[in-house]
Amino acid sequence: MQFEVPPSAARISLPRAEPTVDPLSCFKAKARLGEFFDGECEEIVARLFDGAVHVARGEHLLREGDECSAIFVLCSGWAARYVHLAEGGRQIVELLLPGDMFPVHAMIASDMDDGIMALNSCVAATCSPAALEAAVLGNTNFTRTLWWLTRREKGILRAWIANLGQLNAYARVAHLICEISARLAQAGLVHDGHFEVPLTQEDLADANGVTGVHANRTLRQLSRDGLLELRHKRARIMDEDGLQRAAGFDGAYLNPG
Amino acid sequence: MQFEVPPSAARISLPRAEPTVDPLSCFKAKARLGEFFDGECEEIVARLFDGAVHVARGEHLLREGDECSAIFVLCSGWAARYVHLAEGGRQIVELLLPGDMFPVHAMIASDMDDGIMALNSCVAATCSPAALEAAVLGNTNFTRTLWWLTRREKGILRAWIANLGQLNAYARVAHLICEISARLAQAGLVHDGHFEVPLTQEDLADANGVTGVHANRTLRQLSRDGLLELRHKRARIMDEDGLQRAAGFDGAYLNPG
DNA sequence: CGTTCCCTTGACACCGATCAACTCTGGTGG
DNA sequence: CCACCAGAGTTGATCGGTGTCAAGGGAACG
Repeated sequence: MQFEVPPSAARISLPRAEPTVDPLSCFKAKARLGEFFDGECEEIVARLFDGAVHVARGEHLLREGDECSAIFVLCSGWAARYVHLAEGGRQIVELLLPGDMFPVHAMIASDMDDGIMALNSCVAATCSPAALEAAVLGNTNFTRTLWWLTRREKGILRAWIANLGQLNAYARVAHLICEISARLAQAGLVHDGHFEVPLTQEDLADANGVTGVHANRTLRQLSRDGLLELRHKRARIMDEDGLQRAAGFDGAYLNPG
Repeated sequence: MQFEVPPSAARISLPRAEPTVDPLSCFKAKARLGEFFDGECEEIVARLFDGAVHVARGEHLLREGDECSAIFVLCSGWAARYVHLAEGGRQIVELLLPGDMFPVHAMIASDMDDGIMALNSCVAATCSPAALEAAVLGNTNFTRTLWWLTRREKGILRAWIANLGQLNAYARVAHLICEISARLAQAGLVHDGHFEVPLTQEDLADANGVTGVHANRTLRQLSRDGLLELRHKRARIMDEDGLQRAAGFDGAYLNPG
């Protein structure tokens, strides 16, 4: 598998203490949390994802309505699945972090109902939908792994619904940061309590259903309260307990049993 | 398959013009919208779901934390997957209508991360997780059908996120009614533009992330605007075009290609 | 060194929460 | 059949959280 990682992307998103060699290592780290991802599955994934793409911030990996001809695994960088509303609002409905595979359902149906856009410079491994389906149908534990990952994703979607419906802006932002931190940790991307957050405040706002202005005020308040520092695209959680309490965060949904 | 449908549930939720004989007919109607649900799949489902339960309004089908020992298909009645927040709020994260199968992921992992409660008198067919998994692994088109249904569910979850994040209460309520109407139509439960909505205004509020009081005001406004009548647990859409416009509704996500 | 995003802050308006009645409906028991 | 009662629906008054508009400052990049 020939695989160019542009130096800029590697610098931004890969852990710096011990640079990752295997571009799929984040995916494997997450998949291993389920109990079905064995050595055979690792080989399958490594064999399947033999392509690679590089996408700059603001560019689409997939556009709404696209015939979707590839399935991706993010190796570095972040992306967002979003929908545009008639009145001009944008809602981020899913945050895609290193190690995430999408859109898995292209296996059986290729239309994209919403777009996926790079939030910073991304590198993604690719495979064809048909190849993935064949692999799934051919290996029971790989099937179970994908079901497990799907279940996890649905848990994340439901948690977002609960947040948007019940929490105020302060708690919503806090909750999203808690989730990001936990997910990055599962992918092995948190070091010394610091991690990269390549989101603009506008991105953060669009994920939480608030305006950019209010996202800013909320972040300042979180900082004044000694819970969280988020500057220059790097985050540091000052008081993990306090932040989780403010958010009502319980990470169980990120590692379902 | 011996199968008692209590008369009360049948009266409330089954179409009255032509009472449904097959308790799984709603499920089959939905599953056939995907392109993989063939005659063999129908037989598999009929064979698998050989149990039945009856649950009264307010009772749980599954409790948060339950070891989940059965998978359900709602034959009549509605249920809701919800989460309780620390401060006492309740958010409905998924509305389960006749024909819906849940929790599919009990196939591979049996812990429930949130509860499922009957919204009115429900009848559900049941099968064991192990039996469902065996059937999935044994039939390719059945596998694809479940993936298709899962994709549809994720589309519904994402649409809820977009609504909660970007729309005001008026549009949110309108959107949920549009979605309910479309889903019931797919299950064959809309007759002459009328359909049963066994939700209290409080239920509707908890699904839309507003208070009961405000859900009431919104419904009155929708009625004054000539878009929707919702009284005595029955809904009638007066102006479908107007309602969809107010909601920014596009039903494509309910029948993904 | 200039341009372009992005971040930051203030003033004001409005949507929806909250609190507090009151009414209507359906079900239960006398 | 009627009386009662609990739950659900309805409405008004007030308050707070967020949106909106506007302006200026700072950081990144060519």
